[in-house]
Amino acid sequence: MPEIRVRIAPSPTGDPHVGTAYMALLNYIYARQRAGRFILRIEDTDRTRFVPTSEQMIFDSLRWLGLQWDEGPDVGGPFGPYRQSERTEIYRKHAELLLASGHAYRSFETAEELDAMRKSQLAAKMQPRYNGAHRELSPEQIAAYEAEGRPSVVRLKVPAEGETSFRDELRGAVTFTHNNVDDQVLLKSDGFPTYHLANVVDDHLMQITDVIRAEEWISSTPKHVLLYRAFGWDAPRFWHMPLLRNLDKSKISKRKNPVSVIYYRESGYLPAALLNFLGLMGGGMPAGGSAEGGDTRAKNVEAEIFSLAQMEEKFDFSKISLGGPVFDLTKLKWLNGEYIRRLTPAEFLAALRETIFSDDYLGRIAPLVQTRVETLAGFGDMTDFFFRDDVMPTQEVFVPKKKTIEETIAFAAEQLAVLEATDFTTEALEPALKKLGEEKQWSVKDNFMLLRAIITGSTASPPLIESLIVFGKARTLDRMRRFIETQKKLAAQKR
RNA sequence: GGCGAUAUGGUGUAACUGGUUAACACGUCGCCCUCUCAAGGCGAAGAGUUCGGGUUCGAGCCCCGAUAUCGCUACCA
Repeated sequence: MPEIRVRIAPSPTGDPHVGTAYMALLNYIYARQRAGRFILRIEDTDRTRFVPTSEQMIFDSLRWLGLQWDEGPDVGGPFGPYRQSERTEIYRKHAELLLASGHAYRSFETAEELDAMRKSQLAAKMQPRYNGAHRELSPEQIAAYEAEGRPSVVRLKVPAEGETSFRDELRGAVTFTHNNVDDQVLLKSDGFPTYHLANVVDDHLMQITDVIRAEEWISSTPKHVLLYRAFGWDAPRFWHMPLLRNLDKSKISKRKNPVSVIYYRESGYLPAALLNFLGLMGGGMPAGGSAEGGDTRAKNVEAEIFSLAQMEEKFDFSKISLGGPVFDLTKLKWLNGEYIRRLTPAEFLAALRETIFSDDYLGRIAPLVQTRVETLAGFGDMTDFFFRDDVMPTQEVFVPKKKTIEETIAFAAEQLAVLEATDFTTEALEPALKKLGEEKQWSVKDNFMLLRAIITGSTASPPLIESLIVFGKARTLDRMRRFIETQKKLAAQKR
């Protein structure tokens, strides 16, 4: 039996996602249960969505949760580099291999041409697929295109006939007919691989035995299986885990739920509680039924509460339930409360001092109010919003005099978009917000006051931009989103 | 639209894998405790297992069909 090796492969495109934490937990447990290795690989092949600070945040978040990897970009390992942007030469060579063996081909269409093709197919009610125009280009035609200096991509040559099946360890055989599998781009015109190529090549080279990933990958798995075959490699086992959902059952999204692990850390969730909650998602742990040997509530509650070590001991992958579990913040909060109550007073104090009352946090807040308070206790009056789970201003507070409620909510959404796209620094934030105000004809005063009301719940606060920076991007964005969603709902109810 | 996956109270899960009135937790409601609010204790409502057929003495568990939901359908992952 070869050593079990699993991996998570997050993309550094933003804040670390709870879905990534969920997959990390599952992979971690799987590895620990089998004396295997848990690998972290950074999939940074999409240059357009790359966020430089993201990678470090992924490291920090996973470590905060206690899910340490055995191999990865920052800890090394025998199969590095573990950052895909540092492996482009490997992918290029493998693409050449496929080209040479006839399993792939060069395709010279531009993005615009492909886009036009897709649109006309859609208009004709056809399936939007690559039409295979360059599947059988002659060497002369290829040379001609190259002479033109036309960029190309490498595509997978999916057999026209037949079907591809694979075994999903949780669901059994899954089959796709080839006419439903597109000639996937493997190597982009910028020389970077797509997920599909990089993923298969790396999983093979890194000797991954079990691919435990989210369900959204099921429909691209046939492409991966075809790639393994084209290379003459054995495919790993595939485990597709259910997708975390919003309360309305749609795939979990930031609009409807806080999804940044940073948010949970900065809002004062305990890592053990978040982990425990994630472990509850999708079954796997023997919770749910009544506890053995007793039926008091206290006893039954115990079954819902378990540590990472207990998960390693008891988590059963064959028991995973396949329905997409709703990430229910209400239950997470209850669970977190359970964990807080179990702390000794000294531990509770320590937890406070390490998080929302850390010297670092207080030290950044204090200068914002020093000139504004007359007593030390005034600090509390001035800064309460930094320490609160949520605030919600009333309409009288947040709607400017000459604006309607609808206009105000719409503008808040614009502010949110700007905040999302902007670095949280004074130099970046202030001009970005002012620019938005000018474009939308909102005075600086109304503009900033609205934001102030949303974040602080009040019309009086320490300086706004500086406060936002200290409060943090993750919590700021979430507070904005919660505000917008809540106000939209209220407005809809009134109608 | 096409393809795939999934389906147990509002939510997360249980149900010895065909065998008594479908269980536990969260949430909700009520009562107790209490200066308040939590916590805690006690209790209640809430699903007949998406729907329709079948197989069987017996089905949430098996079969067939339908429906709904979710995912994929990018030179994103």
